[in-house]
Amino acid sequence: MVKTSSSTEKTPLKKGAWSPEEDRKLTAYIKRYKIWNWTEMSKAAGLARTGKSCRLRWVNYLRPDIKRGNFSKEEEDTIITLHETLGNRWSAIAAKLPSGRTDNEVKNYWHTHLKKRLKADSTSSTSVIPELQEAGDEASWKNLSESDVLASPEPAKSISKIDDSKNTVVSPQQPITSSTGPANFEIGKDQKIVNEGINIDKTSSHETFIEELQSLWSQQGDFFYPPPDDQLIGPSTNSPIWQYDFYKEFDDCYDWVHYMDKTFGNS
DNA sequence: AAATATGGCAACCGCCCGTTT
DNA sequence: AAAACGGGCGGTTGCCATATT
Repeated sequence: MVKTSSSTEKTPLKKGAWSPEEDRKLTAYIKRYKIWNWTEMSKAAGLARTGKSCRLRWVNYLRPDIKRGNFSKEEEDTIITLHETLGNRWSAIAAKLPSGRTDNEVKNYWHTHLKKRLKADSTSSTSVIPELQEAGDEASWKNLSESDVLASPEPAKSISKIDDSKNTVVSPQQPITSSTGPANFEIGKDQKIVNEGINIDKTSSHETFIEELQSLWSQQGDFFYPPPDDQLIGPSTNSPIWQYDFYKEFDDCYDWVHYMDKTFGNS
């Protein structure tokens, strides 16, 4: 059972089936800190897994918005139709399904059911009775106790800092740079966060800082909040900037506030 | 009842691509 | 410019449950 000892020497990375404890750790970590870097998250959450393994587990199984249960006749037909035009592009097919299936599930379902159905197409007029479709792990996401979430370890200090040399804030949740943050967001050498002519003094009081930051990040002109997927969309790129639900209520952002407290010395 | 075959699916692997250093 | 890195994708494997012999 010797594994590669190429670069890192620490605990050997685990493979294979996920234990309930690992699931709980990953879910709790993501619930508290969101997704920012799979490799670092894995370490920070205390998981002896590769980032890829964590991502796979989350995307295909733990995510609260995935759907499980039997495929409906409509879903089957849609998959077959899409497969005619898209081929084995399972992620593209899954994305076009309204039901929230993962590409892995679509792929598995194709190989185990639909290939056969296509073969026996002429004779088969059997319809699959749609079962009640339940969200994948939504229950365990919602029911995760506060203590479980809070038990998720604190982020490493090394990733909770301002990197002045690179002009970025590196938060426990997600690196924020001039490209990922609001337009023209940057940390100036003059100890200010600058955005569209609005300066926030890093040395201002805690309350003032938070208020200004909140005001800055809620400007409708800079970006907006589309309801569908809880993501903050930039006006120019039309691509997600960061997850909206982390910022929509500062009550939820005690980690961020705590980080700001430590960073700016307002406690 | 035990042994073997088959099916279903979670998870891994290799490759690729875009971004960063 | 190129190496390194992170993440996404599709093919495939391997484990476990069920069916069949």
